[in-house]
Amino acid sequence: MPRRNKSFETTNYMINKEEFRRKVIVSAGEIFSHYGFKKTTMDEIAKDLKMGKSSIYYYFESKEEIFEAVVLYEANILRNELTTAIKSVESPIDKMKNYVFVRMKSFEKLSNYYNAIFDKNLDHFDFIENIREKYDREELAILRLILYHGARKKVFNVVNSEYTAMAIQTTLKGLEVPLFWKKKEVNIENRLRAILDVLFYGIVKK
Amino acid sequence: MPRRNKSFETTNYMINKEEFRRKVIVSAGEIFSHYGFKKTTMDEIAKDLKMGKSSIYYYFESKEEIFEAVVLYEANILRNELTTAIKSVESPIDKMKNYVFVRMKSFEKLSNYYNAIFDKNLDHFDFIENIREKYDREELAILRLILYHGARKKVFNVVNSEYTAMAIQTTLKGLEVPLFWKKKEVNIENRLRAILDVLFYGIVKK
DNA sequence: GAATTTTCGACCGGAATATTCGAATAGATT
DNA sequence: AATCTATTCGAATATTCCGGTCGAAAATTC
Repeated sequence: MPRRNKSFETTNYMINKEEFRRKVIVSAGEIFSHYGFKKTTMDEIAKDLKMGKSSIYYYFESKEEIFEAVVLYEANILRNELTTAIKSVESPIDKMKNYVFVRMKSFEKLSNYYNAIFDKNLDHFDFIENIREKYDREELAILRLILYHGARKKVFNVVNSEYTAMAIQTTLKGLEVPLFWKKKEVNIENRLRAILDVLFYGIVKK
Repeated sequence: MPRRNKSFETTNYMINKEEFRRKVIVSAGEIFSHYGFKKTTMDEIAKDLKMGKSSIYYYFESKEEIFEAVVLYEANILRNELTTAIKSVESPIDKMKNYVFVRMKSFEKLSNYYNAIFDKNLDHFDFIENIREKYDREELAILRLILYHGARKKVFNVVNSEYTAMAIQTTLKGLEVPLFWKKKEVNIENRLRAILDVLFYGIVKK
């Protein structure tokens, strides 16, 4: 029996297809994170999946599309981790602390996401610009929310939450730069603490 | 005045040449250790040295020769660290402990050496087989020496030092395998301790 | 057993990249 | 200064690599 309308039907094939796409994303993500986009070959990804590389093209159009999926995947992980991290505590100060720490700690684990955002060699990907903008906006919203709640609870003293949020975001990005260039150590911890201190000292109502 | 015999004269050039070779080895070693032999390009090495890549060929015949030099370099580091580690203590038990620990700890730092020995993709290098054999023999000699001294001091109870040394060496190699495949964690520490316990329990005179 | 989905090996063309070469420069020697 | 040697470099070459294609085989579903 021929299908009348493909888009309304779901076969077993399609289910497994999504499942397999996820597998590819995970495998590829690990390899990308180690070698970077350019130095990762389709053969390697295929080998990790125990397949011929041509099979992968049945699920993805190109290496680029795989990378895009990986970055999206990691971006979502980051978003989830951040939201749960700020939900897990009550006080605005802790929320802010958690947010900042989780964000910085994720840097190594989600290296594809951050590479996509920072690496100049990856500029030619259109989706990167989109993702960057989108997540910048989201981050700003979260920061503003934290600040807003802090202000409501009389813990923060914020005049303009939007600009304050932007300032914090800028600082966080500044922190990321050395992490991107020198993957190792750069004892971010201490700098983070210092920045948080400064941040709170200027923000917390006395 | 033309030189009569080159091999008897030393010019300033030659000194700097050796110096520069070392620089290349260090730079290349870092890049190799991150990306592996194949994925490291001459351009990258050259860039790290702030030179044109063709200049490197004035000091080394080929990328392969650089890699060989790197591996040799690291192998010597390992040898030195091991010998000083066993010299730094007196008791045979401590010597053995130090030897085993230092050897295992070096795995990450000297990844080129270990890659050369393990990586199947590097099989075609002739020098690897040589180096592997040579250092296996050296290691065996050291282990035998430790065992021998331990026996003299009535601390170890070894019937045949050669075979015992070989057994220990085999164990150590077995420990290396998971390190090679999964670069991270694999908490070797605990396994090491366990192995040392077993080793000493069977070896130490009661 | 027909239709559809999925896998795969062989192949292509262009890009990347190791290596060469000769010329230009810097440094040493007379 | 002039000459010779050592060193650097850019451009060219030759080769390998690698993303992607294609059609056919295998597996799965109907």
